[in-house]
Amino acid sequence: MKQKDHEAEYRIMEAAKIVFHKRGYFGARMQEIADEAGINKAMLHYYFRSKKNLFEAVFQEALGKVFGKIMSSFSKAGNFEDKLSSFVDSYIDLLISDPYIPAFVIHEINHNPEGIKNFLNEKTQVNPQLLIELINNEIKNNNLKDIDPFQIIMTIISSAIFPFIGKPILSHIFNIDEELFIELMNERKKIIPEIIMNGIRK
Amino acid sequence: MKQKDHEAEYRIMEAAKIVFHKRGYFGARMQEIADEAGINKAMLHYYFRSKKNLFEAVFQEALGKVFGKIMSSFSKAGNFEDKLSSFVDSYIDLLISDPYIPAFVIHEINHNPEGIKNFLNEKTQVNPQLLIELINNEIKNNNLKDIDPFQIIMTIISSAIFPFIGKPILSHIFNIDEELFIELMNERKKIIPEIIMNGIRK
DNA sequence: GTCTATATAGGGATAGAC
DNA sequence: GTCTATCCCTATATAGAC
Repeated sequence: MKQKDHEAEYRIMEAAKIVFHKRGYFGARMQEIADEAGINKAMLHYYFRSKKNLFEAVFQEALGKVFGKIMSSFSKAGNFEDKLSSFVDSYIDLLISDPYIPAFVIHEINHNPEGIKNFLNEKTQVNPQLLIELINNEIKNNNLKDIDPFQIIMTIISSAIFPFIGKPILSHIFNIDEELFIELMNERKKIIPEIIMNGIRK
Repeated sequence: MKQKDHEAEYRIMEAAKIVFHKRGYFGARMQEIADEAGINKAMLHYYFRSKKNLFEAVFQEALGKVFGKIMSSFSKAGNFEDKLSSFVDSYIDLLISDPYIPAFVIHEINHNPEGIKNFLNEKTQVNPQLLIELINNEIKNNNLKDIDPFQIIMTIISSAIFPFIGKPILSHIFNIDEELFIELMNERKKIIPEIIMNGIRK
């Protein structure tokens, strides 16, 4: 009936994102995705051949988002502190708008570690070597303490991403509602670079 | 045949831990747990009535581990830096011996956020108020900068836990094998307190 | 392209012999 | 307590009408 072209496909993808993010691959039900999209279950198989196919479309989009922005901030102009601030700022913005992505990606990768290798090598250019060299240079120039760059990078990434992964637990323990959580994450944009730069500056 | 008492039950629990941690609740198969335990599938239902029951036994043990040690370090004697070091040290040790636990607990809580409330209130005494007051005191005494205690706590916890959650991705990107990973995590015991204390000390 | 009806398999759970 | 055989529901996937 509807000739609206990619409309159905788009709605299926949106619905699939919601359900897969919420339930994971094995917990997700094709019926729930169909309901969420407001269409029939058979349509899912018409547009995407199988559950696995549909999942992979959702998964790769999520992978692209988590890995896409990591390097770009650090290749911008400015000193190390500026780059760090720029990264944390844009990454937390990304996570505020798509808070489910890190937990989703990490869970699925943990359960299929081989699956990631193909994708990461092909599509996403995640080359930590440039970042490591950047930090090593700062150390050589006496701007930063002599700390293993891996440990510095790890601390930055952890501080930005983990609160979103642990959100349900943290919200409960600290009694934080949705609005306050976003406010706190926005504050973290300033606080993470502040703590870490003071922690590693020479 | 075997009258070895709790032997079978113990083996089932060990097998269930492995499989649930690896696959999550919905991904786990009773058959795989039985194989892993080296017994028959029917025995699982004899000892634990259902998959859900078995899962909950595994889940609650994991919850106890992640939340058990959080508060004890911070209520030890010594100044804030000592307490922080003691916490990071014992927590990373815990995660080195049970590296799968954080990802497991977080995933299951994300998929059943209501489930946690009963457990956390009853069994695990996680009261962040004491920790917040401890930090506020240090701020008042001019030992620490005036930073929201939540943000400090968040940075500590994130830095310690996240590397274990993101391990499969990180190992791949940074080309880290099992042995090196443990070495790096052991180094983190010194580096996290160092970076954070320098970052927040007045 | 969209729907209803149905085939098929997989996996949790139980019955019942030993 | 332990095993084999089997029940039965659920969920993916397809057939086929419109």
